[in-house]
Amino acid sequence: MARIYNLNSVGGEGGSPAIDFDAELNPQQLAAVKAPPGPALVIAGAGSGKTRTLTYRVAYLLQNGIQAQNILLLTFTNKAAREMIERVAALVPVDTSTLWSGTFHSIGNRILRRHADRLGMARQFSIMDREDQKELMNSVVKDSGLDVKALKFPKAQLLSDMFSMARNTGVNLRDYIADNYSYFEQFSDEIVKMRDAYQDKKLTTNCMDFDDLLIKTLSLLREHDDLRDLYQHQFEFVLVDEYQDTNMIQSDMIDLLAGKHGNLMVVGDDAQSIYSWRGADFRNILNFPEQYPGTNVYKIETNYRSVPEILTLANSAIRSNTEQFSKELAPFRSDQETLPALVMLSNTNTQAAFVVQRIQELQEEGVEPQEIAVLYRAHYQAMEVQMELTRQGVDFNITSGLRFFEQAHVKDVATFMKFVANRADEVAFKRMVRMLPGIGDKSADKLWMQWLSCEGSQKEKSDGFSKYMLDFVVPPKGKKDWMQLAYTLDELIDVDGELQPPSMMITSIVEGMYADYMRAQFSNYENRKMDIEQLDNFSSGFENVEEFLTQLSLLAGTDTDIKGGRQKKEQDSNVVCLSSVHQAKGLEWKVVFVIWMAEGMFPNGRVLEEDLDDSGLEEERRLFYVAVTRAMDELYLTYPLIWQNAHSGQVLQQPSRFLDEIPSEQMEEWQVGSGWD
DNA sequence: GTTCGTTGCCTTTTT
DNA sequence: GGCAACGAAC
Repeated sequence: MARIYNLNSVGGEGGSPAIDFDAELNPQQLAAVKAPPGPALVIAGAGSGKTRTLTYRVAYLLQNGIQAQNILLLTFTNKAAREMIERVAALVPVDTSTLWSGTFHSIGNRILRRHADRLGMARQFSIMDREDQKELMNSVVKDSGLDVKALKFPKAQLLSDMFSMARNTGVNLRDYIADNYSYFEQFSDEIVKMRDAYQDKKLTTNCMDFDDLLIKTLSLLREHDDLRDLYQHQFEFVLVDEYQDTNMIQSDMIDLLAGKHGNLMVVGDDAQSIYSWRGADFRNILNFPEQYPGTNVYKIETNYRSVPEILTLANSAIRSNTEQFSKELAPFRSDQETLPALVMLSNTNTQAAFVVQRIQELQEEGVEPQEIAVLYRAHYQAMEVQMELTRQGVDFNITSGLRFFEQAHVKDVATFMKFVANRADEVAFKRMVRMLPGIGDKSADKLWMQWLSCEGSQKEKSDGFSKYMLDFVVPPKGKKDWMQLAYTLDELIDVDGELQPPSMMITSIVEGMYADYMRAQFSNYENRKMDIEQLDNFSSGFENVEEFLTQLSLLAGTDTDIKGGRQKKEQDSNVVCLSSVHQAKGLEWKVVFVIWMAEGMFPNGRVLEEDLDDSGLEEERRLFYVAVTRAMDELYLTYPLIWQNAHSGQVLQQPSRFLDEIPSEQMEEWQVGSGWD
């Protein structure tokens, strides 16, 4: 170990005020915060101050003379990283901006952009989201000439999911197909060919998908000794949040980055592992002590969040799971008079009516709106509650399935910028030209071919677009708009061929083309226009387009991330929250409603169908555990008896098996009278 | 030959 | 509300 690390001298030097760790942390947290160098595993139950522990750990390191740039803090969302750093900055008077923190993907991106030359890639690679990936995959399948319809060949989305899962778990693609998609095994050869073609196409179009950001970082560091030394030397302390949700690639990345100093602290809760469907393996956390001999294990089993009644229920909820560190959370708070409520409603509308009426009553009792959340397994289950809230005039904030950036109009505007920044971006080009009238799939293909065969498409070119594009053969109906497009693109670069700053680009795009398109295309033109203005605001913080586009793709992307003007943020934070359980991870509210507690909904029916070893069921159970442990004071579990389904009519619902697993004396059954109908 | 609106079917979770 | 398949219109 290169650095002298003094465990006992805390702060005080150079006039910086000391943090009184002993007063601000409980003994369990304190032990973890003051952990000696070397590997450390912090098993922290729900509501036990995981974030607090990590935050103080970073502050502690900084106070002990560790330089900010020598600390790497890995999280699963940008929001988590940001909030932690803000709190650290409030604790220690040290410049925290040089600290390396963020999601695995953003750290990977940062390293890759620095050394893109080593990969033989242009630095301006585009980052593809799920939709872009699917588009690219579609064009790969089409190029292959395979008669996919006749063969019943897997669809583009499924192909990308298969490739991603195989990569993230380190499994050979053929084996993966055999094990999980035996009915596609006959296509193994074609699927492998498709995978290779997809990889090639990403190279020629200068694009990376999310997985590439991790995998290419890993191979970059594995293949280049000097770079590996550089980062391994730099990161004296590596801290990882939500370690139970890491997959193989991510844990490899951690192992490599912490490889020299070995000062690796991982924090997590095996009972809250809910991402196995994207390759996360909670055995990473179970096996950590074996993988790192000499690991100090810290268990934080006191729950500071919830009242004992809720905690008792949570402990019951998770008890049926077999694979976990045994741990029983002990409450810190004292008993209340009330039990969590179990509420059966006659149908989905009465369920919504109940939730909303109860929310209104709570507000009358003095509960602030932002202290209330409605959680559900899948986004579509929020629909009735959403409508009822609107009817009753209750403001709410919803973490929708679509993030801000994924909304069509926001992506449309960004597409112009993507193409100008990366002239090889086929997906961006085609999306862009398809906005023009009379141009569909076929014409977009032809135009792309023309673009490829003209000089303007060469990567290093930086001259205007119209000088090439005006000569293209274009369907008559789109002729006028095509010219307009060419001139608009010209405006996105200056006389020297340099890219304009993002904000100027957005103005040119909207004024040149997109405002007209939006007006013709969307009924809610005004709303969308405002979104674009928000995008413009957000972009003004960036000087170069590449940085701006990267942030857009990598942002966790809840509305507040981008619509982050101060006013908007305050407004948003003062309303009821609707969220999927996944997106609620790490958050807490005084009052939580978990709706749709019906068999087939939660646990999800599709998971159960293909669940041979109960691992799927166990993950659903952990998800339920995450849901109930979000609540501090009051918890409502509701389910509708009848689901009015648009297609199959009225479907009778069974209460979720998770409800059966909770002893009845731990809940109070509410009888909701006919007044609700 | 291509675009584009209509109809019918089904709805997991996300960096 | 999204996606694929179908068929009318250009």
